Amino acid sequence: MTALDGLVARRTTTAQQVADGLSERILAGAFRPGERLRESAIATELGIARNTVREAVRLLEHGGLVRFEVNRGAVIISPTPETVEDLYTARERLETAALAMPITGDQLAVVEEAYASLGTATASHERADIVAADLAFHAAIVASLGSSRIDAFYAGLTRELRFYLMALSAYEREYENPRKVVAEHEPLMDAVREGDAERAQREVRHHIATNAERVQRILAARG
Amino acid sequence: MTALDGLVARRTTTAQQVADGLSERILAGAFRPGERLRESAIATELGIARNTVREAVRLLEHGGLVRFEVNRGAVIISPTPETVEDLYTARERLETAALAMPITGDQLAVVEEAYASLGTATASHERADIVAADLAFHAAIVASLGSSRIDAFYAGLTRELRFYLMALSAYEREYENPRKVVAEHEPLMDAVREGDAERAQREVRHHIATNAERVQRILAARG
DNA sequence: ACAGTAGAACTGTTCTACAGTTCCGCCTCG
DNA sequence: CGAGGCGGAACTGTAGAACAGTTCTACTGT
Repeated sequence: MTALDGLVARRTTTAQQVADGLSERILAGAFRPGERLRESAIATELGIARNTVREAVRLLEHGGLVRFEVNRGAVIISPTPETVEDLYTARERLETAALAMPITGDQLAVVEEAYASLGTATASHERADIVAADLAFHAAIVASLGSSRIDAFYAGLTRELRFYLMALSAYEREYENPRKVVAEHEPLMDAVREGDAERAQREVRHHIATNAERVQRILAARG
Repeated sequence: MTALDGLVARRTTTAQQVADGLSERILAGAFRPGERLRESAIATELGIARNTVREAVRLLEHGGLVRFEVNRGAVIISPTPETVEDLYTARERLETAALAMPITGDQLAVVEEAYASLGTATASHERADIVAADLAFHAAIVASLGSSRIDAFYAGLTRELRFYLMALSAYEREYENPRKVVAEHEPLMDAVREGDAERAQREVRHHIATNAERVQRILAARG
């Protein structure tokens, strides 16, 4: 509230900014899975050196949206059955662990809020928002483990999965009926609310298994 | 075999090799926590371009042993009370999750093997080996979750913790009595063997809490 | 003991260059 | 018409030099 209000020293590098920008664009669907990120093209387009782009892309790799192949550079990740299975298995383990004990008040409030957001997101009929809210709800559950490291890890899984879901959603009829998305989460939310750990675990397992299968099906039917 | 025995196409970049080498050296204690990695020094010493070193260091960052500070470059990670607590909390959650159900035969065999290795490592009286075997035992437990993603994540935690433990072990009397290391793991191993999930969880919680406290104490008494 | 300062040491970034790979379209040979 | 095979274009991986802006260090004066 002083005269320095809103003043921030730009404590970030060009490479980092470029990485952030690219990350955003990738998640927004500007690149297709498997597509290559060409350094020189990006460099000239943004008016920066190729070196810097290369560093940015290396940072991107850290974010998980891109992987490096020797002599091919950065390639947008692309879902395979194995990857998807891995992703869902990890989620299942983490969420089950988070629901092993009844959730405490504070944490329950967080989960409730995420659940509410899922409701408003589905009402908007915006696929991107729905997917994000869906995953955020699950992240809220994982957050009840109380480990920032695990949260960060889960966030990484989430980013990756979100990208796949958005990329695959062209072939997807599911989110055309958004009300179903809320309905799918309802039994789980109920169990969590009631503090019935065992039921919550059953529900989350079932929910995740169902979704994993659906994604696998979509993937198999041409990704 | 054939005339091509042992021939391997060099499917890796210079930067990657440098990163691997540095990683190894860091874990071996060639750098102290908080120390800076100077690009030009490394470049001239290895006879490669600074660009390449910079990329290597960016890869290192991914491995978690180094973090970047603007205008200071790569800095070796250094334990703080918060970091250590985070690390142990994450471990506690994952290992507890892994022990929620009795471990199946195959997985038990893996854990048993790791436990045996811990025994031989302690016999060697090599601090580095003991620490590695200790952490590998716990990784074996986590592996029973059956998620390669979680394993990779846990491996990252492990690397970081291993570095801290080695760096702090100068002030540490614990590993001077290696027999105690095995003894500390025995109740847990017993519970796992007997398939008593609840007891195993109690044991692992206690074990981890004890170790967390010890490390915190050492850290507080000048790290 | 302490703040201030000049110069050395580094990082972040750009540009240019080039060898080695991969990509892509065309051509030839079945 | 399909499967290789070939050659040039397009890129990546790496090097090296340069420079502005930051951080570090050691000295200076108070």
